[in-house]
Amino acid sequence: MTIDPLKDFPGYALRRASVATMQRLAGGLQVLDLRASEASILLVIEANPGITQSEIGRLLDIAGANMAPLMRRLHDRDLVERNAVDGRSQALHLSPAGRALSAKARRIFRAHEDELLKKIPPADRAPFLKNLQALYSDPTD
Amino acid sequence: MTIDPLKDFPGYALRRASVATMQRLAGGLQVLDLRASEASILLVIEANPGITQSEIGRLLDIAGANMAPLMRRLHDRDLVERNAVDGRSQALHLSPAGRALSAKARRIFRAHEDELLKKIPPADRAPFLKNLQALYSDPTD
DNA sequence: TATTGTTATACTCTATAACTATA
DNA sequence: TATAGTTATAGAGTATAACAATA
Repeated sequence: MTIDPLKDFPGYALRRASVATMQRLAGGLQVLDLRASEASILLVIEANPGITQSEIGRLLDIAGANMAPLMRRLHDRDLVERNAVDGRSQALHLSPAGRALSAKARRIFRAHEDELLKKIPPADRAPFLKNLQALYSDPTD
Repeated sequence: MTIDPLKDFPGYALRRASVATMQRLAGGLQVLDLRASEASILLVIEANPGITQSEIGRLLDIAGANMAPLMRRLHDRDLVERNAVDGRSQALHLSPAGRALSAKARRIFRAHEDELLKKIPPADRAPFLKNLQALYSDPTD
């Protein structure tokens, strides 16, 4: 039998779980022609009308250089409207089409999270989430 | 204040935690000029002398097409020896240099996992690992 | 000086298709 | 027919450097 020397490493399990989970989410979002990052941005704009691109980047930990092509794609599809607030920042809002698509994306997110939670015993769910959050929000990570 | 509509999604927390953790591991392995995938392969070969490339791929969930360049790099650096067992499979073993590097990589893995575990309350650690494993080994994921 | 937004570029991981050779 | 290994290629996320315009 093959020995897996990584099996009991939580970091390894974390990565495997993340990849498997993201693949499932990407598959669900495919019918909307949205990537997970794009769908996330739509939800963030909907929850924060008038937010700027750089604020989204800080919230989702996406570098400015990588936000630009993502936002351009959403703008080119007329999902997001940009209104200049000063010479360099733009207030972002969802267009009607963006709101419709965001609602569909949110349903896919919800179904996806429900699927995921089915595999975690109810008593473990709250600490599981809290521990994951600690792993990425702790600055000493 | 900015609202984060994704904050309580475990799938989102899983991804953020995985990315943050992998970046830290990659930084640690940099001094060995190893990527996380390459270091993992070294540990697997060490634990399973004579294993084949396709068996490693199945264990780590790396597609054959992606194993080829990884193995070539390890072989080019004289870390891994390949001995034909039949016309298409090769038994893999670590070279002395490969064993030395693998030992160093394992110490970096260990230190990295210890850092990670520091952020998880001791009582949560076993279920945390088990739940992560369930997320990627469950075929219905 | 610092920030916003952009372009260009490169690396890594993942994925598919197509192929050779062997079992 | 199925498997092992390879090549080529493409999509996606992440990273740095450099830049223009603005605060």
